[in-house]
Amino acid sequence: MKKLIQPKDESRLAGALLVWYDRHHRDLPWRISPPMAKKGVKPDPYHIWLSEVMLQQTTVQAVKPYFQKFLARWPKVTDLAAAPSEDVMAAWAGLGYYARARNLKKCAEAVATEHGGVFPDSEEGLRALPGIGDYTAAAVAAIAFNRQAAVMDGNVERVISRLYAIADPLPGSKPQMKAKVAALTPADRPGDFAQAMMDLGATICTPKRPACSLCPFRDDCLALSAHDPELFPVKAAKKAKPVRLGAAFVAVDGMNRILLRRRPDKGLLGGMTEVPTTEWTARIDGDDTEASAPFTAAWQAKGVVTHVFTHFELRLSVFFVENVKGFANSHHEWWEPIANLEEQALPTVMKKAIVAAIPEAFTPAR
DNA sequence: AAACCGTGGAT
DNA sequence: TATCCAAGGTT
Repeated sequence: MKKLIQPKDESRLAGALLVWYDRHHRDLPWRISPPMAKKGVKPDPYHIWLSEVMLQQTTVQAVKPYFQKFLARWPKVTDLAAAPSEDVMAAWAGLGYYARARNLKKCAEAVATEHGGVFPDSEEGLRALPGIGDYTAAAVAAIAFNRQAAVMDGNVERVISRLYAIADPLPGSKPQMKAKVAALTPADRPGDFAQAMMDLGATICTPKRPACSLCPFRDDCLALSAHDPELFPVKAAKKAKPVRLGAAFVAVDGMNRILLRRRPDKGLLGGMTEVPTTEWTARIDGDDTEASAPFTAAWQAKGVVTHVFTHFELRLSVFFVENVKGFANSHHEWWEPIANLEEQALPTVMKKAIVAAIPEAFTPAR
């Protein structure tokens, strides 16, 4: 009986990919490369988990220095569990998506107190921890514990959508693609298979101008045989970013200290440090002027800082005043020596605002 | 389930 | 300059 659809030889595809990976894998600080694995070196689940959380929606290049810094400061997950939250937030500052840092801390505490300092070795056990979703649970299970878990991230979505020429748009086509990944994932070396799929997506099956001639799947790829891999994956259209306006107030007292405060734990930049600001709204009125300053002073306009967040663009009017008399407002506010700014949990947008008012704020003192 | 949640590099 | 998007998760 003739089949209407010719199924691919899944084991042959996985084998071809692993051969490619043995030769062309990337060397990464958190990775046990195939030659080391052959010598019996095992991945450290703490390292794999830490890297996976940092890599969520974040480039390898951006993660590398943060990964090294965290590992040097907190060598074991129990060290991270015992660390003050403020230290963790400050160390994460600049990486973005700060809920990840809050959940990282919660997860480390859960592993330390509920699992005896040892990560669960199953996808289900990992999935129950804070900050670990479908992707990360599968990735840690496969990479750290050699579990046959179907790992699907943005890279894998691109590879699979092209290999099978999936015309349905993301994110609706995710279950369909996950089933394809599960069918492809081998019992032998599932961790390397997952990393190989992601390396392939990152280096060969790229969003633009993929290097199809170098791809181990070149003879099986339906998108390539249809002559346009760049058409995949199909995605739903995204919405335009609205603009929000606000003002930020950089106040310095007579002792070279700057007025800072802590943002609420939830929401945008949750738990991070900021200079006093107004609300950020779409309104064009007096809210972006010195009239809405935290206290009356000779505020000087220092221009407008633009910063693009995930779902809106912010235009912050920056105001500056110096030699003000220091005062205690609430327990959410404090005066911090400018020399200590580097150690604060300041998100990038706040560093921009401070630099607009004090250009040398982050230059090391001579 | 759609909205929310950062940042910087590549094109 | 504008757009995309990178090892996604939570609510």
